[in-house]
Amino acid sequence: MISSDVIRGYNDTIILYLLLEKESYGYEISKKIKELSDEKYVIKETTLYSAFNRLMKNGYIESFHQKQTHGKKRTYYKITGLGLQYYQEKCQEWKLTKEVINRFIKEEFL
Amino acid sequence: MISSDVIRGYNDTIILYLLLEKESYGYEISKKIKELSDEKYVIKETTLYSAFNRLMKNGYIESFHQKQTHGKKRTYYKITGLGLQYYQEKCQEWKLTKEVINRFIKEEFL
DNA sequence: TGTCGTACTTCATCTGTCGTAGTAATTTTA
DNA sequence: TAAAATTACTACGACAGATGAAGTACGACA
Repeated sequence: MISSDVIRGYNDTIILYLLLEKESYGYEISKKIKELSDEKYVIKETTLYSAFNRLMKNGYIESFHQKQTHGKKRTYYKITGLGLQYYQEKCQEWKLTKEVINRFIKEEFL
Repeated sequence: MISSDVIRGYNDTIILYLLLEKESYGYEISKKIKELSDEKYVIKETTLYSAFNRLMKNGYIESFHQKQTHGKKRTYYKITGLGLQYYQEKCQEWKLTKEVINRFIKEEFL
C-alpha cells in the first residue's frame, strides 16, 4: 500500500485530474481513484471531502447541483481555469520531485 | 521548488540513503541533500533533527560521538539493520507510488 | 571586535490525513 | 416486505510531520 504521507501533496492533483476528464462528485471520484490505481490507492472519505473544501476555498473547483430523477442528492464539482493552472504546475513539480527522490533510491532494491 | 508535502514521506528515506553510504551528522547530511538534489531540495534544520529523533526512536539509526580536535561537538549517526530493511521497503514503495501517481499526471504538461 | 559558518536544541503552530460517528436516501437480496 | 448493503455525504477530534522563530555555543577570519 501507499503511505498517506507520500500521497499527501498529491490528493488535490489526483482529484483535479479526474475533474479535468469530466465533472463529477465525491463518491464517483473515490471509485475512479480506486479503479485507476488498481486498488493500490483508496482515498478515505474524510480526506476526499476535506480536499474538496480546500480546492473550493482556493478557487480551483466549483460546485453545482443537478436535478436527479433517482438516487440521493449529489454535489457536483468542476475544475476552474485557476484549477487547471494549478494542476499544470503540479505536473511540472511532480516531474522534478520524481527526479530528486530517485537520486536517493537504490535501484538494486526495486 | 519541491513542496514539503510530497517529500514528507521520504525525508527519512533520504537520510537513510546517505547514512548507508557512510555514517554522518546533521550538518553534513543537510549539505549532501542540497548538493545531490542540485539545490532543488534543501531540508530545514528542524525537519532534519526531528527526523533523526524519529529514526532513533524506531531503531533505524544509532548515534555515537567521535573525539574531535576542533569544531563544535557533533552527534554522528549510523544506520542499523532494521534501518536498512526499512529503507529497502521504502524503495519498493516508492516504485509503486511513482506508478500510481503517474496515472493522474498528464504527460503533455510535463 | 564583529560577523560568518558550523552544529545543534527547544517550542509552538499549522496543515492534511484519518478514525469515529452519525444521517439519510435508495437499491439489492433474502 | 423487511433487512442489509450501497450511495452520498457531514461533523468532530486527534495526530504526525514540517516549519518558523528563537536561542545557544564554538571556531575562523578580517
